Amino acid sequence: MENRASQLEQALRRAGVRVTRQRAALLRVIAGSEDHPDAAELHRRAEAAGAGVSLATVYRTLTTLQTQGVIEKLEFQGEPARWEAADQRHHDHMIDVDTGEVVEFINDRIERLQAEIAAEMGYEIVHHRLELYVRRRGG
Amino acid sequence: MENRASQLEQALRRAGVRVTRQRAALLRVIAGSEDHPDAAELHRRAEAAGAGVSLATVYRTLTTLQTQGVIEKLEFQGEPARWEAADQRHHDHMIDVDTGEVVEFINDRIERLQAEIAAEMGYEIVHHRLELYVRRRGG
DNA sequence: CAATAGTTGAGAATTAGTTGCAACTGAACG
DNA sequence: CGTTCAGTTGCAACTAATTCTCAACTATTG
Repeated sequence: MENRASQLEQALRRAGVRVTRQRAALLRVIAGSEDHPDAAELHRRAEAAGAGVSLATVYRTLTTLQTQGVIEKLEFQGEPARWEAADQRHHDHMIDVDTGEVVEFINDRIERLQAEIAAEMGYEIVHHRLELYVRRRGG
Repeated sequence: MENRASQLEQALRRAGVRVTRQRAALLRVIAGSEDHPDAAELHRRAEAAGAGVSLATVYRTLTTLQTQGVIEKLEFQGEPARWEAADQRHHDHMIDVDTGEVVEFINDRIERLQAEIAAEMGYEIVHHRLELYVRRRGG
């Protein structure tokens, strides 16, 4: 965690982005989060970790980190945006409608099909969003 | 259009939902719309048609009609929610990132794959969202 | 037509996120 | 190391989209 966060700090510095106390703190919080927290939750965690960071700065920093490609924004239906570290392979999301839990999955056949469909209609995909809102079977 | 709107009025009445002047007006506007307007745009169109309908009522009515299964809500990234008549087959959406244009498409293989993926992980799909953000090829 | 439960309009409230601005502070420079 | 200054921060005010409150209506049922 600590490690990953400092790697990212270096990357930011190289990109000419200042690594402030607040940004470093948020990088640590994000690198240490396995789930998909929203801005308010990240703010809470940063505060809990003793970082003095305002909510406005959390929002600004998230945008900055997204621009730098360090994190990705998830906008599920009707809830505040959530964020995840971007250091993984591309994947899609499955949201348990009963618990709110988010599960990630990858499927190359779906990826390929999407590209085919777009191509057939004369388009190329810039990005996509696939979300399965699901419920556990045989509860 | 007129026709479709009155069919829907009947359906609402049968479901125990009052058909007020405002709801009837919105049904007509929606039945007559081929695109994917948001609440503000529907309000504008209703006003243009001479219906006195407040924006609050537009929002309330949209929720009501969605509950009745008459319309569907589309939430694309970062823009206000849009709405479409639900009288069609299920389909997904392709959004041209340059023009904002929305194209609908259907693909059974993708639908089946989604169900398989969910099943493999012990879930069943309640609903899903697939959006391809695309750009015209060879501009 | 009266009764009444559901609906409406107007505006206040809420939610999620953004912005203006004065006070700060990384990082480069000397 | 201390200075410099463009980039960053906190706070409070703002915005956009949507929801809520409540008194005044109005479709439907009897």
